[in-house]
Amino acid sequence: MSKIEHEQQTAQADAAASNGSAERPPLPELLAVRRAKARQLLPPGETQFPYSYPDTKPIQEVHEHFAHLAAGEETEDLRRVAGRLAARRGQGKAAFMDLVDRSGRIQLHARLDVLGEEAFSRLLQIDLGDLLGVQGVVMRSNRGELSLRIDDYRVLAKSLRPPPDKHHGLADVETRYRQRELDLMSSEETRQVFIDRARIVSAVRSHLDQRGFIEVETPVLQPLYGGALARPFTTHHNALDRTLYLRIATELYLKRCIVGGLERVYELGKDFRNEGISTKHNPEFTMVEWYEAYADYLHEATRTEELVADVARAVSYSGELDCSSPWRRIGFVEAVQEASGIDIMAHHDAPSLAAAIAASEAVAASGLSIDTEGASWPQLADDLLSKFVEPQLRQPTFIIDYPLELSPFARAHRSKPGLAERWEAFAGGMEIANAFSELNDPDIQRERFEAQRRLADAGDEETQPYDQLFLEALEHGMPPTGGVGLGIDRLVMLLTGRSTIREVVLFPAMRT
RNA sequence: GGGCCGUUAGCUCAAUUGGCAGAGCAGGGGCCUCUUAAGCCCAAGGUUGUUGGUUCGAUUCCAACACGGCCCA
Repeated sequence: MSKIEHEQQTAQADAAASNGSAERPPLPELLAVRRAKARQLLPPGETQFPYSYPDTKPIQEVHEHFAHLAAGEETEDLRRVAGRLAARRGQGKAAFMDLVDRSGRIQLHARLDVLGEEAFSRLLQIDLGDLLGVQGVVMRSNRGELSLRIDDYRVLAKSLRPPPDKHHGLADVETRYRQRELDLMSSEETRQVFIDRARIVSAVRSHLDQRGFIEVETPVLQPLYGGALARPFTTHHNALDRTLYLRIATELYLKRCIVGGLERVYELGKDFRNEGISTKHNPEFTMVEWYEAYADYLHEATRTEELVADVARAVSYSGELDCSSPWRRIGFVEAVQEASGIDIMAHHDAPSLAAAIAASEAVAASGLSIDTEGASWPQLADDLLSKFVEPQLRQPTFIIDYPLELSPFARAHRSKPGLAERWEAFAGGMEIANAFSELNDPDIQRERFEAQRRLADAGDEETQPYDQLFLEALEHGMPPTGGVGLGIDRLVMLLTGRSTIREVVLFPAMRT
């Protein structure tokens, strides 16, 4: 066997295993019955998989247009709708059914005297879960339910497998994530989350578009990763015979666009980080980063406040977060001191800070532990913030002016020694955005890369690789620039009230 | 990585101090022309996550593993 054939077979075996296709339990009777019924019930000359069903209206539109109809009132208006059969209530010579499309649910009323013997009995035997197109007159039942009295219908696609429980839907969270199609078809709430997600993404784009930003697309496959402190996924380009990395951020390429004179750019897309999975982390996630020439980090704080408020309006957000400007702003050093009693700038090296942590009554009283063993000063400072401050930040808050050592791409603070012009935004107890006055002095940037290299040599696995092409770009002159990275998944979590990222990612990463 | 919890019919859930595993819905056969978790009658549906162990007997007790959830790292 050639090497390529072997690789292909291995890949196929992996794919089969990861789909679980080899071990799916069959549903022999249920499938066979549905298959047989489908064939039996097909009128002569019809296919159970027609190519189209034109001239339908969204169900919600029918509801809106006939909202005024009184109970028992009938019209002569014909409407066509299409969707999935969700419920059926037989009556012998009449029946009610519920049809669901992306916009809502509507009741269908089938009557023997309208449809005739054959069409009526065929309709009654259509399986729950089948896709159905119907045409009928609009009426409201005596009990007040808007309905279509069917005078014509067509099976649009056969469902061979039974749908989830018509009332309870899918309760097993594992199945909801692994077979999201079943979750979507049975839960209007789930559908709404992903509709809201789309509106959020769309609102972010339009907010930036309206302010003179252009959307750009930079490489996902990168010869060198950078722009964040994270471990990358590694892959291989066969023709070039070289290692490539899936991007962990878009930062460095976007700044090269700024050097090139595009002045206001953004990119909204997937980043990949080869790290743990948690309620706040998926290995691939969506981020928007924007960069703006001639602006600094405080200008970007205001822009971020406005953008988030605008996006919240776009989904009619009515939760507990107050997104209106200005958000609370507190210094990194002050926030840590307030929460832990430790002045990190007064203990500006690892042994001294470790000693201060060990001596802190607030730390001891909190029951939280900080692992000081072998930790660098920046790691300790970051740990203090993420353990003592971050979980308390429910309302939108900017933590501003980070220690310089934590921020290899941010400019030194114009007036506060040892700090960088950087903020992170928090809400709902988690980080949602990160911004700098971007470092544009190539010589200082070179020193920062060299410092990162020293950390890597000392065993730190999350460091910035030395990026010569980026340095050369800076040497051509980058204007003063403000840049922001905003996590879309987390923003969606906040605005849809979900507590785990898996609820806002259609197909989250799962084992096997 | 650690701790705790979970995994039973297609779906939603019961039950077992260790002794033939039960409902509702869905599916099958009937009845029913304003129902909406429709209703009524009948029949069917199970390797109780996997592999071992203890036991006369394990779905139940024990161990390991797999997958998932929550909390911690």
